[in-house]
Amino acid sequence: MSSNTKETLRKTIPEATFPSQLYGILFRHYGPSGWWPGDSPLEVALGAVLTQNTAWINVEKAIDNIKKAGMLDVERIYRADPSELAALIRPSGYYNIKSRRLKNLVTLIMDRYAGDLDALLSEDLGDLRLTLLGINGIGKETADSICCYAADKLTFVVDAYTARILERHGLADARWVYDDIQNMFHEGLPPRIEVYKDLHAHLVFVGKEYCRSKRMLCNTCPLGGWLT
DNA sequence: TGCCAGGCCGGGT
DNA sequence: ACCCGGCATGGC
Repeated sequence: MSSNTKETLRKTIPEATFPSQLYGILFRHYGPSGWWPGDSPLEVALGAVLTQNTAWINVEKAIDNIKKAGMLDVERIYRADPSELAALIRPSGYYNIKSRRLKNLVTLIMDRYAGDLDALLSEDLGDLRLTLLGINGIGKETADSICCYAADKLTFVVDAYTARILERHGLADARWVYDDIQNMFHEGLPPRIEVYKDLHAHLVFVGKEYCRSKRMLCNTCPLGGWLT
């Protein structure tokens, strides 16, 4: 990617509007995403932690184990022995540290919301996000995933794929950090939860298929046209 | 076989 | 303010 191409893009695609153009292209290509995969807010929240740097296929196995053990419940996870929980989530990797992280989350729900996840999720976005970020093991992406997909709050989830795709297509600088990218989407997207949910999901689809770290197949990528 | 996955933390410069 | 090592299984 030459700097010349970047300059051309910056002139032709105003930064305040290209997130919505991006959304238009991807929605026409993929349609409604149906994300987040999961049947309940609790499942979404647990999945958000379990999928940290981990393929979703492995997270499914872990969640399945939790369900089969009858442990898909805030208080049961809270009461569970850490090593017992770790054994259930073993397929999702980092199982010891993730066992602690899940327990940190449910402990907050038990201690401050009497075990009522919905009470936590019905807080205002700002409060909810800060509360989640205060939990050891929950960073910005995990917190935003829970806010957006479990609580239906208007906050855009930025992940490694998002940053990589934007950079590869000359739409963001490699030096941009999480907040820079998130601000760009918050300023450029229509404030509708379905838009936020679908666009993040679609960027993950694109990332998985066309933008893995070592190679990029832009000839068939739905965003290919943006490069030429 | 080796690389990668929908990060995050803690310690060090 | 960055940079890095550690955490770990399963798929391609």
